[in-house]
Amino acid sequence: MQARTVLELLTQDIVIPEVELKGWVRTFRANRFIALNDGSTINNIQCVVDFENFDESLLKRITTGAAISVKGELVESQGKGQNVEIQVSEFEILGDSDPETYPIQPKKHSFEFLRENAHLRTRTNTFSAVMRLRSSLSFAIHKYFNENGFYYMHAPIITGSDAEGAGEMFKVTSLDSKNPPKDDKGEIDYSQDFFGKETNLTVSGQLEAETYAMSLGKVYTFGPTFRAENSNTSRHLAEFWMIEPEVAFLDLAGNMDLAEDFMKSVIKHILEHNREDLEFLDKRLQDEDKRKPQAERNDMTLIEKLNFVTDNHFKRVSYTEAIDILRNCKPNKKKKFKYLIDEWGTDLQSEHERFLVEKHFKCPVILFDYPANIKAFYMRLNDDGKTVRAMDILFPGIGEIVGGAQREERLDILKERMAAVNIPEEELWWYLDLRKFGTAVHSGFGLGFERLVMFATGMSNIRDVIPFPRTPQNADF
RNA sequence: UCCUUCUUAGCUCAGUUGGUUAGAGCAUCUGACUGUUAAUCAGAGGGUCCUAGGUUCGAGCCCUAGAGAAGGAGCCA
Repeated sequence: MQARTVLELLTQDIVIPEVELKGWVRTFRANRFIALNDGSTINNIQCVVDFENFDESLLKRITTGAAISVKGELVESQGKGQNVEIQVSEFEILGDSDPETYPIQPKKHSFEFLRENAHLRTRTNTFSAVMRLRSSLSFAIHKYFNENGFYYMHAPIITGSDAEGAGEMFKVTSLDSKNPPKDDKGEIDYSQDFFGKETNLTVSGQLEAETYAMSLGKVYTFGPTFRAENSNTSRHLAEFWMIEPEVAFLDLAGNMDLAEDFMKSVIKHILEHNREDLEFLDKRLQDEDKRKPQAERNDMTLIEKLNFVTDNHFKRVSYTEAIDILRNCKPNKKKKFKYLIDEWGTDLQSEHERFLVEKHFKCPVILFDYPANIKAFYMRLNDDGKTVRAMDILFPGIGEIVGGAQREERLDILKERMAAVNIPEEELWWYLDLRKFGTAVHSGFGLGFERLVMFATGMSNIRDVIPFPRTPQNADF
């Protein structure tokens, strides 16, 4: 007899005379019914003990959170609410859980409280569902790229270049912080540091990925990235995971097609493979909505939102067109926007992005050809001299989820743009080499993995979609 | 970093105008019950009111400072 999982047993429709199962007790009702969960599925299996047959002191140890092993017969359930149950013939307490001190009680807990108990929070329905979805999305991403001829490239986590310009970086050093070596000018002498220079944790693997795209053709990174920004919001982490495909000989239009196909594919994957977890989260959100005033409720349920992405063509709109639409829209004319759209060249705020997606086009939107001065130096300058071939994908509810661009492949223009933002050429000599030797049109995009998990699970705080969130003033666990 | 709000039992929260012994629900414990669905019924225990000062005859409540949290903004992914 081999041990089974709850998932396997619940999908059985025949009686099995002898099964063994291990898991953690969720509840123990009426001294008879154990709701047992082993993480394999959102659902618990009901284990029925005839308490007359067991020692009372042993039954008392079946408490919420305890690890137990049960043996018995899988039978059709006599009660409603489940098809099958285990009629227990013997059980063993593997690990006790003191109910006086076990933090996860059979009751509703706030997400803030569970965040402080992040080591135990995946024993709840919501967090186990979220983390199974996170795993599934991660697999779907690798699957998509693998099936489409991409190579998985590992960008370095410690980086020697600080010119990526994507935000504050964490320093990496092995120098004695109390007594670092100083140079002639009295400044810290990093030539004596571990790497012989200043190093940081990466903020993006994109520039390194470009080097691999210019040899392997189609590559992607999927790894941790770090930002030392002091941003305290529900959408930012100091450590997060990013997906960055990069493709040689691909222009902006092809890049947009790739991003759309990719997003649809990974969301389709979870709709097909994680139905029960999604339905649980969907119901949770609907229950939450019922307690809110009408105006704050969601227009779409979670699963409707996911279908909305897979079923709709992503509308492509240039920045210039978007500005025209926004300038003439009702909320702008009636001054309902916090930031009014006045002239060409200003960056869009999340309220504008949400208006375009949710009110105007009513489908996912790809904005492209942004003003050069609000975008990064490596983006391909258009012939008009004032816009770059950048694109952002906007989703309902969360706004920007993907940001990408065709990269500047012309050496002279790239140098000009680096000079304009004061990036020394020596810093990125290897990046410039790509334009000296066999340069070619190429494109890519970046996707914050946790933002995708938020969208896919309907969770509203990014700290609740990563196992152990790192945020300012918090690096517990 | 800025703005707003919050910090009271294990958890979620009440706590009136500053006034006697700080309350409820859930959880826990004890007992009853035993085909329940986060079971039900009865009872019990459980408090450094975030911290440090201050005002006052008297502070959970008012004032000052600090710490932490949440939401929003900016930045972004």
